[in-house]
Amino acid sequence: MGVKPDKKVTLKDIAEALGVATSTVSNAYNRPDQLSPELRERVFETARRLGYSGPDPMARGLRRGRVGAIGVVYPDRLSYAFTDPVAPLFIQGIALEAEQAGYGLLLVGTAPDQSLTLAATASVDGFVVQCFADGDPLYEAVVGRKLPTVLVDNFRTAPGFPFVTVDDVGGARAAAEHLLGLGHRRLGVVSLQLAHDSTGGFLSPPQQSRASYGPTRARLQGYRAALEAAGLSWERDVAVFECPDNTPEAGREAAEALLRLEPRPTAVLAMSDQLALGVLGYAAQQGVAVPRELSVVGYDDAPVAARTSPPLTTVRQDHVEKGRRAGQMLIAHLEGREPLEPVVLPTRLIVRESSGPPPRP
Amino acid sequence: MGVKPDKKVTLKDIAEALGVATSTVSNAYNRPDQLSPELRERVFETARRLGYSGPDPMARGLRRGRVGAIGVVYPDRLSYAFTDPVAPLFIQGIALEAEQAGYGLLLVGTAPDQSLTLAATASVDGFVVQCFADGDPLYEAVVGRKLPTVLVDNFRTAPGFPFVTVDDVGGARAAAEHLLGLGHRRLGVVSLQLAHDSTGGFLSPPQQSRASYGPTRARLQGYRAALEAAGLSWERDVAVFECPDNTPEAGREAAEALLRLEPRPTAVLAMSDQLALGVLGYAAQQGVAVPRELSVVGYDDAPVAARTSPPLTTVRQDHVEKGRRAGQMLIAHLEGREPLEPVVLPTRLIVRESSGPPPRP
DNA sequence: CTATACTACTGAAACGATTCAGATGCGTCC
DNA sequence: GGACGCATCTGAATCGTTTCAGTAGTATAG
Repeated sequence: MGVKPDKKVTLKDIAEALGVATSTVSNAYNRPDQLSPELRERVFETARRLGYSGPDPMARGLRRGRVGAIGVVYPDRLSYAFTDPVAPLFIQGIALEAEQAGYGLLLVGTAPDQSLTLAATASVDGFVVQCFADGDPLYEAVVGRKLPTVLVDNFRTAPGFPFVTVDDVGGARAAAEHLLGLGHRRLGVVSLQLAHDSTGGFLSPPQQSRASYGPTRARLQGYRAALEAAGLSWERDVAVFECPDNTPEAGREAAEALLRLEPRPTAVLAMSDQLALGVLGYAAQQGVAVPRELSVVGYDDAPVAARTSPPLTTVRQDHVEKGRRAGQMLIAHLEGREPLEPVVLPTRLIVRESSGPPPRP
Repeated sequence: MGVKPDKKVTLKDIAEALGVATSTVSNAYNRPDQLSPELRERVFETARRLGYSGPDPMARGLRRGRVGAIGVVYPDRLSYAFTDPVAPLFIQGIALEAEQAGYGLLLVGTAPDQSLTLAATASVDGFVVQCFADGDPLYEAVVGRKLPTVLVDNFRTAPGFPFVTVDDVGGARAAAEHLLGLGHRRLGVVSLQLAHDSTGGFLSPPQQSRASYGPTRARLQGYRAALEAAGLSWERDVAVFECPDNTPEAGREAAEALLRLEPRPTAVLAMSDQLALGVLGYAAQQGVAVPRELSVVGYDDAPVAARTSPPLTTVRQDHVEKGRRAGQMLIAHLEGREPLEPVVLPTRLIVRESSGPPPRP
């Protein structure tokens, strides 16, 4: 017997089939204590027979005011999130908490054109938002939803939002101090984007101060603090090259530009391991020995950092933990529990083999 | 002036504020051609003023019958998806198509306890489903939803579902032929799980035939075909060790078990690069030289495979493409376009340095 | 024997939108 | 001047649930 070209089976259908009220059927699914076990069993049985797979999620969501999903907003095209080795770690952290509490994860990024639509139309109970550049329209779209939201890595936090962030100033500072301690006096910085639409290239200090991405701003600040504490001049002794993407290719181009400088930096501070990877690649290709002729320090301690050649000195941050904390905060909020305190996670310098003393002059 | 402790602003509120019908306000958002531009502008203006951020996604979803999200079902705990280097690539592929078409991605996995709930209550327009073991309750939950669904890597395809799959038989066969061609006559197989609840260990041929995960079954079949074509005996010349997880740790344990065998296999076929990683790790730790004393072949060609030491010989499959195809199929279906043909993607052996001739006896 | 307390179930009002068949007014055309 | 077309806006039905205040009916207590 053919399962009919099913229009759509609803609560009502199975209520009618049993001659009970729809509310009773609803209760069978949501409040077992409101029915006799026998009736409940009969409800499920008819449901199975009619091919009803439980209450419609949207109708239920509408009525209840919650859908059981948390939105993860990635401030760029979503597919880019997976070319980055650390974004998945962050998402994994959120996933750990979400699955624990029975939430699904709705990933939303900026679509090629209709930038804001996605975040505005996502059926979710709350958002975890990665750092935005100031004035990103996505930010408005998300905040406009007035849903519980946790901000991550976003230093200019909107007041009232719980947030999770990382001691990027300290991490960057430690990285720079490490190099300075080894004797380096001329540095190159391979920077992440300062603003959403910037196209990359060398940056003058006034331009740098316009950094609107939180982590970028913080790391620049950390590098600079270390430098000035060591009595060097940020303007004179450091060249900053901004990369338009967080990819090894962009890092490679930055390396090319920095190594052409006269006098040449003896060490490079990269704001991510992805970028550092590109620097190492370019150095290898040009026959520049690392760390003998050039020291390289990354950021993130992505899994790949331990496997580069030479293994990369970098600043570790715990991306999974970052995701977990964000997830915990949001879920606590969603479940109406005591709000969690904002968190600043630590960073730690991991010294491997890509950094060493500068070459003798 | 305080933004009031906003109850919740609805279409109706802004309709009332303007003295027009709610349908008109709705049209302002959905059918610009149904209003005068001036009124439309006034609608948006009042919306802004009252803090209304557009139609409620759930209500809209209920009425329209679509929410603009596609569900990605992972047949295990969601957080595991991100410990695997290839799952994110697959998701990236789906994301590429989804963002293009304006869909969000709802990730659902099995929750620790309430296994099926998530898939049953996910607000999505359709599903992309990774391979299931036969009889996985998640499968019922998904299929029960009667939503457009694309099956991936699932060899026992439910009739009528479009699917994307990979030539795993061919890939596995090529891997085994490669080793046999080098002269190996005694092999170890490090297998992925056969069934959802299996705990691992050595497998007899009858047990192997019970493999219910599609890719596992296909790869075993491919290995075996190569072996028998070369005139060897699957029962006598091959030991199969099943890993309960797809992790390097599990691979390491498999390696330990296989290398204790007498006579010892001269080569190992691992069903994933993750597992192969563990084998390489164990070999290195035990001082077993690869490939001089032991050849290792992986599967997937994960990015890490090129960076192991020695670089891993493996079978490449294009995970991103797999995701893209699945996404395309589902979206075509959702948009009511011509259904796409099922796809079988190719695999290709990538020979690197972890495989070589067997040691002289 | 009446008051109280459960248990098991019902009815109808939300939830917040979309949709579609009109209604209204106005200019045009022959 | 009547028919027609067009642009603009309205009303009411509908999407599939959940929820909440009841209604019986039976059991327990006083």
